[in-house]
Amino acid sequence: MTDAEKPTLLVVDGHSLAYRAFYALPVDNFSTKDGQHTNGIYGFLSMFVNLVKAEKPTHLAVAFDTSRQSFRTREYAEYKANRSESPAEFKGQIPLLQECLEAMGVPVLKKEDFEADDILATLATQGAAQGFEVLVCSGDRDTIQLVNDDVTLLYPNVQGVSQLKRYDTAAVIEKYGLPPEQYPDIAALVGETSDNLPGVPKVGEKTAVKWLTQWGSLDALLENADKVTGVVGNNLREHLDGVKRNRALNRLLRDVELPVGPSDLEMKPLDGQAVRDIFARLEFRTLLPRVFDALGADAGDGAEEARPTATAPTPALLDADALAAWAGESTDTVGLTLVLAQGAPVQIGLARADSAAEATWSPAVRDALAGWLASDAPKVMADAKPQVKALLREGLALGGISSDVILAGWLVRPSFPDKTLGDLVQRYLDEKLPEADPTQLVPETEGATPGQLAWFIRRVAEAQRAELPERVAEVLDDIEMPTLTALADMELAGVAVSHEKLSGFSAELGARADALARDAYAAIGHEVNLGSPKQLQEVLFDELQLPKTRKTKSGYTTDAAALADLQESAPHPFLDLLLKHREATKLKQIIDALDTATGPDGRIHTTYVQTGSQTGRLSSTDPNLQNIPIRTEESRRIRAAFEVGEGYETLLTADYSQIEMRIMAHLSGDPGLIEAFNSGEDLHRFVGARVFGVEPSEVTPAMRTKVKAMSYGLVYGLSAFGLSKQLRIEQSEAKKLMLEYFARFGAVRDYLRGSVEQARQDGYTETIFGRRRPFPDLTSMNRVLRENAERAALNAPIQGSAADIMKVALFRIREELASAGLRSRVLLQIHDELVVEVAAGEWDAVESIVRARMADAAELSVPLDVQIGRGDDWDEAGH
DNA sequence: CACCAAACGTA
DNA sequence: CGTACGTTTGGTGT
Repeated sequence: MTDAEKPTLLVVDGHSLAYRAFYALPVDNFSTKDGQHTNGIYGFLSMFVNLVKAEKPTHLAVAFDTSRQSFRTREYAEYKANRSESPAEFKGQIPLLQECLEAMGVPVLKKEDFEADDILATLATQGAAQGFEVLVCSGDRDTIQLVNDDVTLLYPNVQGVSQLKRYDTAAVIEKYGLPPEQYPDIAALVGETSDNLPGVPKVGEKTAVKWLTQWGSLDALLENADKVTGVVGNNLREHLDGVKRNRALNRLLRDVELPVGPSDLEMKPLDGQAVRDIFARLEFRTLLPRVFDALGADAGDGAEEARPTATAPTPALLDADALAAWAGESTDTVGLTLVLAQGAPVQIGLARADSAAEATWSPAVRDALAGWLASDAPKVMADAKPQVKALLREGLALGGISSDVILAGWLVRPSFPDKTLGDLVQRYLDEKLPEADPTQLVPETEGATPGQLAWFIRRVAEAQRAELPERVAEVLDDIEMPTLTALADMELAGVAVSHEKLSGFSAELGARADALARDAYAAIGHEVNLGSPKQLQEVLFDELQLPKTRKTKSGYTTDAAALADLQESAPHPFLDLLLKHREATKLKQIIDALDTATGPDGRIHTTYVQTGSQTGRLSSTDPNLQNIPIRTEESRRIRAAFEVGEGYETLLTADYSQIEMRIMAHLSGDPGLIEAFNSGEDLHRFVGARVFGVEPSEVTPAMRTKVKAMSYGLVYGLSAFGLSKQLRIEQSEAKKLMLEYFARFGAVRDYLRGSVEQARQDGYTETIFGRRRPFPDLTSMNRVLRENAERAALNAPIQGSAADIMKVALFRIREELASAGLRSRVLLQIHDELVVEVAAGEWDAVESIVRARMADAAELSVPLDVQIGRGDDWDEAGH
């Protein structure tokens, strides 16, 4: 076998190289937004990718230590005892790095009681014996002993991990003057401070090499130790045992029992989706194409890992009647897709298991298909809401939508919503949806036709169903699908706004902001962009020399809370003007956005993103109508611009009071909390009375504030630290408050603890209705990551159950309004509130429907209390 | 032009 | 060191 034909085995010490990267790269540049440090992972992978690309190994593996403990520490307790515990920020990165490698198809090896280098030694030895050319990459000098004609060491030089030095036999001899197998002898004599292995005093590399050359071997040297002259000779004789111990410990084991051998380590294809997922979590972007490149796959479309795409049937291009007949004779579920342009249908595609049909949209098609579309005949779609709306605009109802594959995909994985059909085809079918390249005028590849899209949708839906846990399927069928239709109605309806009110208020705020800006400039003697935190920092902390505030990534915060604090500790007229200016410009910005978003019909049509949260809540965009200000008197003038529309009589608002605390009472079964809700007493007064041991009538406003913060904080996983900050009280007092609270409402604490523990075991949380949210980080070694996951896991069932309940109420109200023949309609959903536009003469009927359906949307052990308000505008109707 | 951080609005 | 969101702005990097 010639060298050129030899397979190449690359074995890497993951631990030591990641550790070097950890210290070589600045943490600041390598952290995710939720605080996970990634510098070690990034640095390692970057080096690793370069290495693989340059060396093109045919076989490879990365080895890790399992812990600090190994057989060496058992034999010699002092071994590496001087090493400080590696920082938690580093340790937490190791499991994530291993996850990356596994996604990349790289075998990760570790073995209890052995160090990574022993694994390298074993594989290198086996590899060399089996005819491999072996490359060992490690940051530990002891691996020099592995070098021989078949084994080359790649060792990072001092700069970090960007440069690797190649040590073959010749290079080792050149550097140390002795062959590689004698390196451990040198090390034994010199000692290794980093491993806490003291050597012979005054003996350095030079002396060690001289002796070993002179005597030929360490054994010979030790036998003749009495013949060594001088002070160093005495030292050697006094440290014979230490040298022998060092030599024993620095010998790498070449016969560790491993589950795999070199030939099992053949390069495997990477799992493109898994790599994309984990890199997305770690917020690596530039690394992705490099990984795909080095490991021989294409990052762009993941085509390489896709199985050959099954051939879609060639759809029949039918006329209106033929298409209606085709649809009507379908007995099983039909895939359906409408291709839209500017919100109107232009093409329609239908598909069954082995055939597909399509048509260009036309009034004839519309009329011919109206009956089938409205019927209960089961249909599966992808991102149905815009299509439902398009049909509604055409005057068509759409019934029988049994699944929306995008929604179903989100229910399974709410954290990584697969946003397109293409994503789902990849994920569930492991195929590639044919897509035309939009950048090419004449695309090389043809996109799927509507009928073929429908065929893929149908197949994805089938695969999805098979994987959907029963309760999650119920959430899809019984909550999300009915909600989808309700949302389509609400978006189409929109909400009327008064342009006059908005523009008047905007002008007023604009003038005020200008005046405030002028005064602010006067207060500091020059102009500055008040909207630029960077420039503000210069003014506040350099020019005015005000005390530093809380740190941010790029300096010190200038947020409202910090400015208010500054105003107390170091008053300056500029601060107050800045705060007022912020407030005025913020309100103006919101108002102007609303004004711009108003359609020609004088109404704002938001878009509800049904897959917009990880908990089950909706989100609202373009514009977001779920964060319209309410807290200040002035901001309520914005709500006053949301009015009842023409042809309607009044607005009704309905909101759940304290729904999350009620869910907490239900889930925990806490008798005290349940009694609180059944007593009719004000919740916080009741809780305050229990916690402080007084009569409800004796609960002071301060006491009420405290227990209110505590109650709400519980839902979010609040700590004593957070509570003390929120209430501006001592941490000890906050701790005491929590203890008192839990002494009275112990089941709440038990529930919260238990639910996180359950989630840790299951890997996910569950709402009352069975909606799941996965939490892989609950078992993370990384504390920041784990504790973040714990708080989110605490909150998810509560927030999610509330979202479920509101969705149920929403679509039932819509259904009942319709079946009662009422014109009134739901316009907005703001998590625990609905806004309804009520037609003349329908108030009483509507109010009772809304009240009843919200109250009985779920059967809890406490009542669901609903507050109703009425008015000509949203402010008036609110309360 | 694309992306990020900071700030701030809601439940 | 309290959950869940979306939008705007300024600033920076491609």
